[in-house]
Amino acid sequence: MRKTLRDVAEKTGVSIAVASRVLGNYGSVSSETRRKVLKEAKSIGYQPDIIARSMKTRRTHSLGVIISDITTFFFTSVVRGIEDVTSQNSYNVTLCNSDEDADKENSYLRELYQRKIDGLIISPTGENNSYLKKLIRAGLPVVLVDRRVSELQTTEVAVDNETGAWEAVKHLISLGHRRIGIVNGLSGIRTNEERFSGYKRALAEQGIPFDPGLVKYGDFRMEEGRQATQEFLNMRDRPTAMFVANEPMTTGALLALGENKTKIPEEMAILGFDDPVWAPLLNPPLTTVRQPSYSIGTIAAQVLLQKIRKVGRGRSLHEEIVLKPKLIIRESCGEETSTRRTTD
Amino acid sequence: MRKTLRDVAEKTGVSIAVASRVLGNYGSVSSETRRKVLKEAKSIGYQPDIIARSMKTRRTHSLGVIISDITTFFFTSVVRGIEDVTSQNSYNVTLCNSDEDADKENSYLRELYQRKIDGLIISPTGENNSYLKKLIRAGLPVVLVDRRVSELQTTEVAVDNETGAWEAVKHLISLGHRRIGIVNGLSGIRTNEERFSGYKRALAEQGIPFDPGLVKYGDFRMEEGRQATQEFLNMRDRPTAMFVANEPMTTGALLALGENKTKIPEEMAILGFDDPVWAPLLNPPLTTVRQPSYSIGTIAAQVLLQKIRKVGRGRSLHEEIVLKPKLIIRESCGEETSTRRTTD
DNA sequence: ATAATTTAGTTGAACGATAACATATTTTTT
DNA sequence: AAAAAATATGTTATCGTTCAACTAAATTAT
Repeated sequence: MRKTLRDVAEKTGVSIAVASRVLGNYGSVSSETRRKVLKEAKSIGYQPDIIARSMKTRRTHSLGVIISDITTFFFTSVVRGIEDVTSQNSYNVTLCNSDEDADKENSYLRELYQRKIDGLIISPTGENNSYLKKLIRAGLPVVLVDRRVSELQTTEVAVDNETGAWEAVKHLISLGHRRIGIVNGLSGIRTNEERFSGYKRALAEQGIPFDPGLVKYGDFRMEEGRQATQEFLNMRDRPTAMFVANEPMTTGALLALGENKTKIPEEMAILGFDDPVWAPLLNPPLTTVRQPSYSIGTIAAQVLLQKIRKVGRGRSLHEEIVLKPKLIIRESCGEETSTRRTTD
Repeated sequence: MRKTLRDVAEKTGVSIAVASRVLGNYGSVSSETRRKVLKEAKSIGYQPDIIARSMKTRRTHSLGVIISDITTFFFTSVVRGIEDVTSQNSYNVTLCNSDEDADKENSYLRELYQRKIDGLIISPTGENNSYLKKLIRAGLPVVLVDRRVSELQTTEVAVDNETGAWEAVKHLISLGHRRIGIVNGLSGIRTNEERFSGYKRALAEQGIPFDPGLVKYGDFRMEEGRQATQEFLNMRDRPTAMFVANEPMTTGALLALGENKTKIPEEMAILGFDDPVWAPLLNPPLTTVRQPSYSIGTIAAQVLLQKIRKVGRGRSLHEEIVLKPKLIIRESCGEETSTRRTTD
C-alpha cells in the first residue's frame, strides 16, 4: 500500500499539516516533533505524491521539449545539454519529435499544455504557429532553439547561421571553387533562409554570379540529401563543390557520392553544416561548420529556468541569444594549392 | 484565466458531473445537452487538466525511459522507436540519462515513481538494482532494453549478443585473422559478458587459444575506446584485428587508428557492434553487427503498454524477447583472398 | 504582572477532475 | 395501466497535497 502524508501524521500522532511542514521543510515545528515525523516517514517508506503536490502548487517541475527528430546529431546533442541542466535543477523533460509536421507539433503542444508543463523548449516547424503564439501570450515560458521566429515574443537560442554559411562558402571559394551547389533545408524556415543568404553573400562578395540551378531544397532528411546530390552529379555543368545545410542531408550526399564513386574533393568537394563525431573519421575527413549544440541545449535550459522563476513579473520579450558557429577545416574541400586554383 | 469543468457546467446550466461525462465521453447524456456542453466548452476554450484527472484516476499516461546516454546511436534509435509508439497511444515519455551511474539511476527511479509514471523502460546499469527490483515487486510495469538482468522478474527486449559477437569473430577468423583483440564494455554487465562469451566461443571453435592480453575493458565511451586501441597498437605482438563492443568505443578506436595512420584493414582490421548511419561512409566502409535498435524500442514500448493494460491481474514474470543481430559485411576486415590468409 | 510577540500545532478549505450513489424522467415490457 | 427498465441529471465524497486562518502555549518586552 502506498503511504500518504496522512499515514505519517497518524502514526506520529500529529496533524497532517505538521507532517507536511516537516517534509516540505517550511513553517515552524519543534525539533522534537520534526525528528519524530522524519523517523516515522522513513520507517513506513513515505514518498510524496508529486501529482497531488502539483495540483495544489500549480507547478509540475516538468518541461516539454519539442524537436523535429532526436535521431539527428544536432538535436541529440541539444537534448543532452538540456537534460543535464534540468536534472541538476530537479526538473523533468518530456521529449517529443515533431518530424517537421505542424499538426504533430500542435498536438504535442496541446498535450504538454494540458499536462501543465512549467516551460517549453521548442524548435518550431515554422508553419502555423498561432497556437504556440497563444501559449506564449498566455504566459507559458518558452525558449526557441535553432529556429528563430521573429514574430514570437520570446527568447531564442541559436547560432549565427548567416555567418556560418558565409564562412563556409568563402572557404570553398578560396580553394578555387566557382560553381558551388547548396543543398538547403525547407524554404519556409528562417534558419535555412539565413544559411542561404550567407551563401549568396559570399558569392556576391567574390563577384561570382548566383546560379539558381545550383540550389536544391531538401526536407532535412538523409534521403533528400542523396537525391539532391544525385541531381547535381547528373548535371552537364555540375558544381565542383557543395555546401549541405545539415547533418542528415550531408550523410545522404556522401552516400550518393560513394555510390557514384565520385572522388572527394577532386571531383566534388563537400562541406556540411553540423559537425558530428564521425566527421573526422571519413577519408578525406569532412570539413564542417560546427555548432555548439550541447551549449545551445544547456543555455536554453538555463534561460528557461530563469524565466520560470520570474514568471508573472514582466512580459515575455523577444530576445536573441546568438552563438558563434565555427568552421572546422579538414580535407573534404581540397587544399589551398589545388590545381583548380592555379588553373583558374 | 484557465477554464475548468465548472465553468463549462455553469455556462451551460448543467451540473459538473454532466459536463464531465460529455467531455470524458462516458455515462449517458442526452444528445441535446451533449451538444450544448460541447459547444460551450469549445467557445470558452476549455482544456481538461490532466494533473487533476490523474489525481483521481491514478493514471498519468506517462512513461519513464532511463538509458545511459541519448548521445549514442543505439539509444537514440531505441528512444525514437519508443516515442513513435507511445505518441500513437497518447502516452508521454520522460527521458533520463543515467551515464552508467547507479546512483543517478536510482534517483531518477525515485523521481519517476513519485511522479506516478504508468510504466518504465530502462537499460539498467546493473549494479545496485535493489530499488528497481522493489518497484517491480510493487507492481510497476517495467521493460528492460538492451541489458538483461536475470534476477529481475520482468520483460527484457534485447538482441542475441552471444551470437552477434560469435558471428563477428568467426567472420574475422574466416578472413585469416588469428590475433583478434576485443574492446569490451564494463565487465559487470550481462550484455557484454555475452558478447565476450561469443568472442571466446568463436575462438575456441576454431582452435585459437584465448589470450587475456587481447582483451580490454572500456566504459562504453569514445575516449576509452581510443585508449584501448592505442594500447593494442603499442603492443609488440599486436592483434591484426579488433572487435569493439559498441559504437562510441568504435568511434574512439577509429580515431586512434587514424592518429596512428594505421591502415585499415591491412594493418588492423576493425569490426564494431552497432551499425550507425555513417558506417558505410568510411573508407573502407565499416563492417558491423547491426542491432535492430529502432525495433527494440517499438517492441519494448508495445510490450510495456500491454503490461500496463493488464496491470493488477497476474504477477509480472521473467520473459525474454530476443531479436537477431545481423552481421553487415563491408570492407574494414579485409577480404577473403587476403595475403594474411594465404601466408598463414 | 500584564501586554505583546513568537512558536507550535490544529482545522478545514482548496486544487479540478471522477465516480459512486441518489433521484427524476422517459421508455419499454407485461 | 401498472411495473420494470433504461436514460438523464444532480449531489457529494474523494484523490493527496498545500496553505490560510485560527487557537493555545510559551517566551519576551514593558
